Amino acid sequence: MPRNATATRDRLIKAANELFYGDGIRSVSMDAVAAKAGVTKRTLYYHFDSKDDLVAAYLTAQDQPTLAQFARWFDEIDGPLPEKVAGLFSHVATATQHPKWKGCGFLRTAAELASTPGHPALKAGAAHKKRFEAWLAAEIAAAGHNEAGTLARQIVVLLDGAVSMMLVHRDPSYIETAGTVAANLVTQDQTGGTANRAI
Amino acid sequence: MPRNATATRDRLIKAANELFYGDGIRSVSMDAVAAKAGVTKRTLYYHFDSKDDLVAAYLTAQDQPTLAQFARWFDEIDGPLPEKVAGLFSHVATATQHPKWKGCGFLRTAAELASTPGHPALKAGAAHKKRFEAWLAAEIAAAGHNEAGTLARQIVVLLDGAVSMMLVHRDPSYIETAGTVAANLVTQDQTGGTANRAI
DNA sequence: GTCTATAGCTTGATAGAC
DNA sequence: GTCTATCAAGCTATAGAC
Repeated sequence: MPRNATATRDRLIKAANELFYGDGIRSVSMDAVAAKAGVTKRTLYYHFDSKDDLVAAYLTAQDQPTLAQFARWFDEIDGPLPEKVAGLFSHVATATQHPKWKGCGFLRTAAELASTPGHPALKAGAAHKKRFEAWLAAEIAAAGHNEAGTLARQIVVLLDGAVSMMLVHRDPSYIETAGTVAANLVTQDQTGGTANRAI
Repeated sequence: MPRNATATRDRLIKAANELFYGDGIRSVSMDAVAAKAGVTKRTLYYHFDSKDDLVAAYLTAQDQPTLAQFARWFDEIDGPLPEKVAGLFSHVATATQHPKWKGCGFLRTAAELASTPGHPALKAGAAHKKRFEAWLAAEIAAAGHNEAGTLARQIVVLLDGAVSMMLVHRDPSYIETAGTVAANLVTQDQTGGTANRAI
């Protein structure tokens, strides 16, 4: 049993992640999170002021690992930009096959907490989605496209739509459909699509 | 106070709709639904076996009105198919400006109940989304396109993605972006885009 | 920092009268 | 079909000891 505050906090966030992502926010009790982390509820409330605070910490902790995962997928794929974009959707399609997959945690939290506009977890989720869009725009710009911002926005709409439809129908063909459209948008963008990023 | 069973049941579903859509499923109690409908909880449990049963009835009741609303919007718009599709997104963008708008009730329910796979409300939501896609495919086919099924699927992904991003960022420009992409997909589909639906 | 114990309230669902 | 009354369990959060 670690007596280190940071280690305990990390275990609490890890437990919160597994439970909140797995079962949803409101259906998971603070008792359950504390029990999963192996501490009492009093310790949980020592590290987090409230459940809302814990939910925000859980989503914030998912931000960087999620971005890193997408960046890894993107780097893995060889070939021109349209293929890299299509490959991103293929990787997502594969990930959704995992038995524990239950949609995008950021989108699901936005859906469940839609009635509490100022909630800190909603701000964390929106910030993550903006960071993802900005990362994608930077990758597209680096590949020599002038309309990188527009393309990135179109692609995130397709990606989040595909993930939403996958959650509803459990049919990965929606993701393939979206990936094809996204790749075509990149191909059709002729403002700089054929330019070389080198001097 | 109506003593008619159907009228009471309708009032209960109306109350459930306002509360479940407004605040989410798990944060609304059966007490709250009964109180909003002006009956006691015992009466609510006379009409519905359980909360899950009520949630499914709420979503099922939204199916036809939602489809009818989209069909009305679609009919209102004059012009060729790409303009009708773009206009559909514009109507959605306007609807999301309403202060009570809190995303797509079907998607939000799918998100909140993602941990209970066989839930009857999830089946009702998936059936609604399938019906919407089928309606759109039929409209596209009626306009003379051969790839109506593919186009409809691409458009629903864009529409649900746009609505999801609107819920996260509260920025209607995502819907306009998606509408432009959708209209371009219809325009680019040359398999029958210029054919006349008449003999 | 972590514990035991509990306050104070709300929940989904039911018993039984009329 | 609708009522009053209530159960047993769950909830978020806190008091106070060590």
